[in-house]
Amino acid sequence: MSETDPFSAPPPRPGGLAARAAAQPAAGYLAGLNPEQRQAVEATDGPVLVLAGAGTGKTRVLTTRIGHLISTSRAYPSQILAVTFTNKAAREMKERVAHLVGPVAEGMPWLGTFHSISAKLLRRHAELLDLRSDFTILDTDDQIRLMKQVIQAENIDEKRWPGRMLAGFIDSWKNRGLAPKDVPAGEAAVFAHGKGGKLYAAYQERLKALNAVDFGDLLLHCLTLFRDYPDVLQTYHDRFRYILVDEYQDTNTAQYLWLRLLAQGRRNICCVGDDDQSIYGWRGAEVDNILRFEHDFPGATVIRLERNYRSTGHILATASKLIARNEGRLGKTLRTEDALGEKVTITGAWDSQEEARLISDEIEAMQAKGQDLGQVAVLVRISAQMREIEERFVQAGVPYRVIGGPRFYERAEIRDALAYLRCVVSATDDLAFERIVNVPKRGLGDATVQLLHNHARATGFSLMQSARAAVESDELKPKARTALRELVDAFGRWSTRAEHMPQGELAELVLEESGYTEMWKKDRSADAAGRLENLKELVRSLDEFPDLPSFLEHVSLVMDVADGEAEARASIMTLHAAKGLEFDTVFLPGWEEGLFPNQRALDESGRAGLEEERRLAHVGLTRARKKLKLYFASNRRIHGLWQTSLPSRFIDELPEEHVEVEQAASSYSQGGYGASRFDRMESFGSSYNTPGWQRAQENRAKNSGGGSGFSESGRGFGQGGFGNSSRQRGPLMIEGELTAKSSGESAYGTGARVFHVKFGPGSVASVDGNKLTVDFDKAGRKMVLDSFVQKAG
DNA sequence: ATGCGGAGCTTTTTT
DNA sequence: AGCTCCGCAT
Repeated sequence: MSETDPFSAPPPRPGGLAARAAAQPAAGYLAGLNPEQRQAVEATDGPVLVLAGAGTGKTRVLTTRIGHLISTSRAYPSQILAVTFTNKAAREMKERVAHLVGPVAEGMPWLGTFHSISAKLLRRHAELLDLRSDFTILDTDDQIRLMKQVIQAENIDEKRWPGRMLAGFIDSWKNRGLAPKDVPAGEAAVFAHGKGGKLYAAYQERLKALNAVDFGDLLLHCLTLFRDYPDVLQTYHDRFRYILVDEYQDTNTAQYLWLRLLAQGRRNICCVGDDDQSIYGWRGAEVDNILRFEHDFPGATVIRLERNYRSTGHILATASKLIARNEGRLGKTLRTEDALGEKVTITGAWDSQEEARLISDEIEAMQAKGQDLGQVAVLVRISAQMREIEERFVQAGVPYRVIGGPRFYERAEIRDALAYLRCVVSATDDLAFERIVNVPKRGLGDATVQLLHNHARATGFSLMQSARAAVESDELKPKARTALRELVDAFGRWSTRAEHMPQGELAELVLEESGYTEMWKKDRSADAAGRLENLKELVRSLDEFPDLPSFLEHVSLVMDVADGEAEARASIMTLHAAKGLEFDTVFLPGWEEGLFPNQRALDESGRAGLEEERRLAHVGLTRARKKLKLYFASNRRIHGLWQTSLPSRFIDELPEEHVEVEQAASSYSQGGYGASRFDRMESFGSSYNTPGWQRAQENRAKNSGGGSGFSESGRGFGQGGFGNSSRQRGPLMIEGELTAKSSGESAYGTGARVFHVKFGPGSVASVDGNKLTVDFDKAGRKMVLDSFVQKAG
């Protein structure tokens, strides 16, 4: 940045008159923009919709706009609300703004995802929503477990009405901004013979009792907050002078309402999006939000960014032609000043294995020419396509990486480890406690957990507190009692040490002493080593945070671990995961009817589904800068069965003058374009005696046996601090409040006759808080918890 | 309490 | 075909 850089000026004064003195003659940061981009940056006031086609410099506009607002003193960084969908997008935007305006950008506390900003708002105003500000944020797993409990409590057949199905319904209601009371009766009735609404309400009750929210709640509770407390909303109207929204086409109804409430104040809202890249309809995104923008914000300025800076001519023309088939769109015409470049190629393969081989051959050739494989991507419609491609890459020695896949923080071992840490931090985190109470196995099964639950319900204690109480009584069998006591004592110990110990070290201690790492070391399965490696990685990343609670907040929202080095490896990912990325060379396998467009999308959403699939195709095509290669296979194994397939209709929709049909090297079919260009494919279809089929069979036989060479061996786990065996068993000290005095004195006096489910009738010999010593008629003297006895009567 | 085997599913994915 | 979940048997 030069010394004339406007951003290096001292923090601007909002509303300063000088600032309003418009258009400093082309401030440096405006210079590189084309006229539309510049307009999008400078149209600061009032509602603005920027329709930014693929590769038209959307992010640049957004970041420059933020810079512009700051440098012209229209707003302090802290007065700008900038919302994205993913943490990655937020991170990138933060970096780019920082690059533009310098350290001032660190004061952009309101740049983040819908969810993280919502969480921040909720923590501030938790008490208004009947939450404590240290509420936990549940992930999908927790959610479903909770749903199951709710379903069980209602005595509904879990088989017919599974938890994940209810989770789906509730999620979609939340996506639409509907609280239990708002769900239309007809819709609430579709689940479990009319119980849907009731279950939703019950689930929300459970969440409240746990001081927890799920992802949908983050948004939903904000809506409640804004609507029920206008004064609170007003403070945010005052604060947020400007609102910016990225990927507006992906907003769902709840997010739309959230934005609308916040934008009501000053109406300075700028949404950037591309209706042609809306590919998340299936999870509640409403393309309508973008199509309706002008209606919702009368007088809105609409700016189209149509100059593409990414792809060469043939590629862009191909993508444009395809997307033009869609009816529900605002319409943009992308143009480029780039050369035509190479034509887009379409290659038919006999089967998916040949397809994979063609791709790997091509990449090997590129590798041989010294091209950067980091600039190569294979984009598939469904994850299941990845396997064959990976197998082939392994075989051919093509270095690759899979993007997406199971996320680090979603892996079982990581979630277990986190559950331990959550229990250390909070003795009231029941979900976490339940998750690890018997992991590793310590003989604390359903019976024990059930008992703790009963006690917890009766007393209002958490499970951990109940456990503390239970080990002081004779409720449990000696074995279970000892095991539980060890666990409870251990947590007491860890919580104490947590105060003085770096969290990484603490985590190691906890994982070691709990026997958790031991469990995986004993595990003989192939992925055990990887899991230990992951745990090690977790401990490492822990140290990057100031303390344990802030780490836990981070993981519940930012389920995302920075995707390290951009090595020279080809990327394999789904089309969805590819949105927002670009590569010099893009391979698009699997362009077949049924797979892409996906049959299920068609069945479920009809024409809208087809259009979304087409947008997905468009996203795929526009990821490529220079080289774009499409493939389809005539035979593909789906759910283990070989099925013949026809080329995708999308292939027929591509402009002939920009594409080129390649013959697979091994192809035995002749003939080029016919009336339908892929008539030639018929020569494959019917016969199972073709060489290709036989080859396919052979390959299949060959491949089915051998182990894949994936797992790199020698991932030792010994050297680290985790190592060795002997669990030190320090003095078992237990913190105070073992017997919670909060519950007051027991309702039973000495001499009272009581009945216990397990021990039968007896007389109370003495009372100590909520613990009773009872002389049972049959079982003799036992210490029991008062919540487990009834007045004998 | 645990471990095995059968049954049922299986697009896309963020937070 | 392959994975996960559930129920049953040990």
